[in-house]
Amino acid sequence: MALFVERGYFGTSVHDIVRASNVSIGSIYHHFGDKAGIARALYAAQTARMDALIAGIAARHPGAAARCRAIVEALFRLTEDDPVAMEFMLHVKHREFIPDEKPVCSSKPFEAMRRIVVEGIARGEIRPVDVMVASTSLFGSALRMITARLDGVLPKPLPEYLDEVWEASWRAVAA
Amino acid sequence: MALFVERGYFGTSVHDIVRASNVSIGSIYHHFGDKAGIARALYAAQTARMDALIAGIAARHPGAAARCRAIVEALFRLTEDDPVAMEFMLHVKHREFIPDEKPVCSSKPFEAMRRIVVEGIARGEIRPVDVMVASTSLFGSALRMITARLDGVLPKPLPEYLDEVWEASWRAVAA
DNA sequence: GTCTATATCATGATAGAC
DNA sequence: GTCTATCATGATATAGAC
Repeated sequence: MALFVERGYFGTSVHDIVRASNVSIGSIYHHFGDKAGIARALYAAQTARMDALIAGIAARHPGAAARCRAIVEALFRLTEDDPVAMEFMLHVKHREFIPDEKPVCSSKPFEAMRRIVVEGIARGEIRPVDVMVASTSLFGSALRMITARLDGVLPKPLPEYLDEVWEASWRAVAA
Repeated sequence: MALFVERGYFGTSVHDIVRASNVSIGSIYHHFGDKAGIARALYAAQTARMDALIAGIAARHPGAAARCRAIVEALFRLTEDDPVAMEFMLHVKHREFIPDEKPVCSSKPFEAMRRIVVEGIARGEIRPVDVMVASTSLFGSALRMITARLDGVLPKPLPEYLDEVWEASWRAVAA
């Protein structure tokens, strides 16, 4: 995953992975079938992890505001704790190894986030605007902050910006 | 540019470019030196174009609110008119062909956007929050909407979402 | 299941005629 | 400046011993 993040999918050779993992190329092909299989396995594991994260938050918090804030907080922490995983999810183009596409923002965790927004609108917590507009307004700032942090242009760790980011994001959509 | 966007920098071979452009490989190397030179030339032209766009808007509009709204509108129109150029700017990793990095969000057009935000804070138009937080709050939603549109998951053209997106974004930071 | 050795082909880049 | 032909390398993937 680190190699794919650092150098891209096509920029990483299977021999690079052999060197980095101390596993022979024969074993790798035995287990993953082809190069794309390696990336697919990583992607599946990562979306499952994110999905569990979101589902757990939805179960523990009532209401859209608390849930969305907890999601932003979790994403901020995850970025600091495992930046490679975060970058793999957000910035590696998985069209390169999953030919039948379907973009990240249509993956299960992102769908779960939108469901929370839909419920928030239905309950009158969130202003009745287009679901995508509400979702990007709630999470767009946080995702951009994450990108900035991964690019090394944010001086402080993300959690220190959490209160300001969340207050602004919530103002954008609060009913 | 279309090839780099479609298949990535490493996923595009110089021979692919030869086929798509009907120019010989000799001429290409004569003009651009190496493969990275082709991508660098595209990137330079594109940042210059974006920079001129932002500068023109800053010159024509007074105040942060009018300027930022005009920027979002211009980005939405540009995405519809030239999606390849927009995707090249936003989603192609130029670390792959510019080794000494410096991320997109540190490029001239993005810096110009942040300057507008700083002035807006100074004039009391925008709440006094961290500059990055204010910038991502103002433009993060729009950029996410652009990404969604480029990914083919938005049913309507971006300009139809402009009013809703802008109202939410401005609420987030308005003093 | 893991390994080494190898086959096959595409890639970035160059040479040199015109 | 443009072109064709070619090189050297490194890529994905396989074969087959253990």
